[in-house]
Amino acid sequence: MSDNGLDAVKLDGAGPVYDQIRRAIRDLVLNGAWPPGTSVPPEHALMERLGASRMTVHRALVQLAREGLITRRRRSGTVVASPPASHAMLDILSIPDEVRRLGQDYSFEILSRRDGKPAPEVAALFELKRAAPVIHLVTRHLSGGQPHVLEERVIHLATVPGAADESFETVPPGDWLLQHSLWSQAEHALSAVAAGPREAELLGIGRGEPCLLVERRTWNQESPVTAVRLLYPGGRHRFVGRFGPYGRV
Amino acid sequence: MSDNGLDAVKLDGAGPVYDQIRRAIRDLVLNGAWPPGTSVPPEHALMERLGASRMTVHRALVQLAREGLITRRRRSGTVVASPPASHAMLDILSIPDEVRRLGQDYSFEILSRRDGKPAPEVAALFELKRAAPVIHLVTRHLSGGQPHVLEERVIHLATVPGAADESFETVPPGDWLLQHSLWSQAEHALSAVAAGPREAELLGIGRGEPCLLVERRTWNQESPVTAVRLLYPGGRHRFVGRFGPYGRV
DNA sequence: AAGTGGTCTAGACCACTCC
DNA sequence: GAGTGGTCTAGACCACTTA
Repeated sequence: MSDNGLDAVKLDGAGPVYDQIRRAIRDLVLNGAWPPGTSVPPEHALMERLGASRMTVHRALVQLAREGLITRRRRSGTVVASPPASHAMLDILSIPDEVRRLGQDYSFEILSRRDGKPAPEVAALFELKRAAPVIHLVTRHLSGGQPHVLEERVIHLATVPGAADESFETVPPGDWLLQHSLWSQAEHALSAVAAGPREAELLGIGRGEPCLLVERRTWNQESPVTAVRLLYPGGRHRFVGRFGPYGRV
Repeated sequence: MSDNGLDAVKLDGAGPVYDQIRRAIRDLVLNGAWPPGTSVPPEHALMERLGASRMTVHRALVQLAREGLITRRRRSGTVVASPPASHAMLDILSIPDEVRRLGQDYSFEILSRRDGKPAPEVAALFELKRAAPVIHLVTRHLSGGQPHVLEERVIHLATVPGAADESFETVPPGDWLLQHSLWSQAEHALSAVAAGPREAELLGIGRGEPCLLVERRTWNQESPVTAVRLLYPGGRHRFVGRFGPYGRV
């Protein structure tokens, strides 16, 4: 067989060999050519194809394993890992998971949806270039029947065209995106804001009460994927993280 | 010379050799035996003392460098690194640095100080066992003459006895602690709260306005060092972080 | 039993940088 | 020039796991 995946590994000659190997495989994983579950060729096969010693190949694979992109087991070999659903303080990307982790029943409802060029106020809120078509969604998530968080989101149709055909009636948009799109970078911002009249009503709190606002934008290789504003009623929510002086523990 | 530090490196025979070396040196750094700036013996010296090959020693040192505990340079060698003052979203531990990074003048004032067993309401706020003696401090930090953040802190005198003799008039307590104590673990919690009457007055905002509350507790090997509550006037502050699906980028 | 990764060695050459 | 770390090789043995 010539299309077992080995041929896809190509070095670029830039920098140390182990790093060329690491980047070559990393790129195959991140751009979707090797989806989760794909077998990575064994070390000896990479050795032969790339003309490197086993230690050099090994070093690249160990580093990728430490970064979480692949998992390795003796005898059964190396496979591309599934991206972790959550990995740090603010990184619970699935609100259903977040709610169920608290031991509550989860439900959600789409409050509004509008496809196409965003209205000026939406474009301003998410710092969009006005021309790009998006889906603009407002969703309310419930925990044990009570309002949990209010979500306002834009999905960039140029990056995720398949979203146009999805109703988001059974799977909330954040979870649908996790399953149907790739992302390579995210940015979070956290702030405290007062609930506006409509927000207060939807969250079942008083006007002006403090809320935690989580803003998240994600990209896949320079292309914007989605941007979301999550408004949590204050007091009821805390974001917690632990680490040491040199990094996470 | 026999006390050049080499003798302090002791393996425990548990697990791979490279990991024994890594842990041995890590422990010397974390427990203060090798403070920042200390020279780490060169690879060939560790090879000879430990009876390991250079690759094995190298592997341990590379990993420590990646973890940020040491810095390595050709010719000049390996030295113990200074703990980074900031390394992620919520980890700006020095408020003067935080303010100066925004291009503003910094100043601060101690609003109150009480040494000894904490009052019941303070013990409750910080979840303290009532018996342990602490310093209880309230501080206001100013940015360009305007209130920036309100700080309420307890310092555990059993862990940091030297704090009793410090007036905190020239160096704010957080910065003094960074210089005069060690910590190995921290916990952060973030929430949105409404400003109380006294807090609003001290921050120069209206009562009930949303504020971002950052609560941080730090320990050094199981011993509590300090606990602090930082109240930032909402809207004016955002905490931002960037990362990829597999971790920080 | 055999295939896979995990570790380790002994040696080599190179790159950087301080003296 | 010399000391340091950075990379790489060729080979070895071991540990684990599946067939």
